[in-house]
Amino acid sequence: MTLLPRSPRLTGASTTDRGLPNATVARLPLYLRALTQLRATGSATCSSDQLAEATGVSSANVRKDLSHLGSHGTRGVGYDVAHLQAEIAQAIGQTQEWNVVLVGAGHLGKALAAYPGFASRGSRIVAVVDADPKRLGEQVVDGLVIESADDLDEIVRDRAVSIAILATPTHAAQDVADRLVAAGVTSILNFAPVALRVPDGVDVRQVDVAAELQILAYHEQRKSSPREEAVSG
Amino acid sequence: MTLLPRSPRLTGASTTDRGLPNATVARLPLYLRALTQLRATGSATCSSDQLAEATGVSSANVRKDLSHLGSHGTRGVGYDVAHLQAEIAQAIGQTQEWNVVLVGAGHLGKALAAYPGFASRGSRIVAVVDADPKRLGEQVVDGLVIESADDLDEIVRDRAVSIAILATPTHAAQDVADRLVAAGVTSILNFAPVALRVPDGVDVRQVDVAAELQILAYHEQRKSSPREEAVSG
DNA sequence: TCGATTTTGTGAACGCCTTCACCAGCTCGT
DNA sequence: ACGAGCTGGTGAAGGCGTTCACAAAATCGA
Ligand SMILES: NC(=O)c1ccc[n+]([C@@H]2O[C@H](COP(=O)([O-])OP(=O)(O)OC[C@H]3O[C@@H](n4cnc5c(N)ncnc54)[C@H](O)[C@@H]3O)[C@@H](O)[C@H]2O)c1
Ligand SMILES: NC(=O)c1ccc[n+]([C@@H]2O[C@H](COP(=O)([O-])OP(=O)(O)OC[C@H]3O[C@@H](n4cnc5c(N)ncnc54)[C@H](O)[C@@H]3O)[C@@H](O)[C@H]2O)c1
Repeated sequence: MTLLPRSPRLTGASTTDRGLPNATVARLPLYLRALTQLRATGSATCSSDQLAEATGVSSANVRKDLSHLGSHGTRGVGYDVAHLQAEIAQAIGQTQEWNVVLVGAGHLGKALAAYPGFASRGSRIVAVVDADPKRLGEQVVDGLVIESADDLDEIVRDRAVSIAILATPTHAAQDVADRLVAAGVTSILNFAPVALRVPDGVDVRQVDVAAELQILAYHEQRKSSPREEAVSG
Repeated sequence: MTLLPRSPRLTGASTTDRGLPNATVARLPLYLRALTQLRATGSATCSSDQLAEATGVSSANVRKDLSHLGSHGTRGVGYDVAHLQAEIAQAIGQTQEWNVVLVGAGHLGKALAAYPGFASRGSRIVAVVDADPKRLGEQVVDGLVIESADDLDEIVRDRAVSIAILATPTHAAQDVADRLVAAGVTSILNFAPVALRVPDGVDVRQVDVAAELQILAYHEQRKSSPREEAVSG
């Protein structure tokens, strides 16, 4: 499989085969977001410093990232906001909309289905499926009604879905992933805290909220005990 | 500030000052999860290969990570599951429970409040606050009632909160972060798609779900066009 | 026209992290 | 008691990614 390194996690393989460096790809959405905001404020151009400010990335890093797309800035001036926005959009495939199927309409799934932030950033949830027969037909949001998990195959095929969001309970996640892959899905955003096994060519990105808190907790612990040296005996 | 590199994002500073390498810290929660499962199955010991299998990390990487905690394995046998679990728990501060305040009880906030995965992994949401006066007093889950955002100061102080989950609309995020920091919070898990500005010593981890999908979309695009070489002219 | 100023693009250096390769130490069968 | 077979620990090497530093290029005012 091709578990994309969302953290310093797994698969060192960067700079995938003639493509952009992975680290750069992960930041392009941030630049795009910043550019959209800048454009709304009426700015025609922006400097790497401004982008750095808006994204939290260092300005040197911004320039390096953008240079991978080709040289689109003007020395002494900066980048043309609209042009750069279009450039990045094309690079990360935001010129088309990506159809997404959401599996699992529980607490988290319903929140995700209601999230307008996907549509404004290139993804569209075209189906919500759940295994619970009692929930079939329930409307989760305008235009989206819960469908049967048995119809996954058909949904994926007929609606040109290539990306899935997995929000089922942990114990069902691997089975759902297998079925998604069988149906033709080649990218999965997984919220269930398990390492999915998927074949080569299928990308998985993992969001583990509890783990994020644990990482913060580690640093909190270190803040509390500034000097551990004289401990124990 | 100290934006922790959740991705290859920001601040190269790894191996923080005598501590564990950042990349290792990010994986310890995975090992802990795997060990808990292994223990439930009755396994007394496990090999680095088993942990690799369960977490998706390479076995060499597992051994390197665990070696940073000291040598706790036995050659020819593996690691003692219970012992290693305790060891990791101590390393990442899971011997105590961390009190967390959740800010913003909207779609996402309610899902997070209902999530049992925090409690089982060392964090406890001790308060849910929202700015909407109409929602005050509403019970989001057993034992948690929505409180006023005006009481943040008091809540953070009285309940020994050091970690916050930020789930407000984007436009309110920076203001909320400022108030959290002023109240004494030193770690923030931010779901709003903005780069927060916080002072030094405050850690921020960012979860940007839409960006995750955009990253997947980038790779999808590349899958569709295997050879871009003969394009355009 | 020229010089001061701004800001990009980029080679080089540096550091972190992963992987490799292999030795050391443990168990178990004989 | 010993050799075969596992399995962890760990130095070395290599790969990515970030930061540094500066030349190149554009604008602007005088
Ligand atoms: N709730 C959160 O805030 C949160 C946070 C982080 C991670 N997660 C993870 O996200 C996942 C979902 O969490 P949740 O709180 O929404 O759980 P939930 O129990 O509220 O919802 C799960 C939904 O999945 C459906 N489901 C079960 N098996 C299915 C199958 N085989 N196919 C399709 N649908 C199926 C159930 O009917 C249910 O509606 C879990 O793995 C959880 O660990 C949740
Ligand atoms: N819904 C999702 O699945 C999802 C996914 C990814 C990211 N996000 C992000 O998470 C955040 C919350 O999303 P949501 O869908 O829950 O939004 P929402 O509008 O449903 O909920 C936001 C809540 O925050 C409260 N709020 C507003 N200002 C506040 C303040 N100053 N202090 C305290 N509370 C305040 C509101 O009253 C509301 O209850 C947003 O930034 C969104 O971009 C949401």
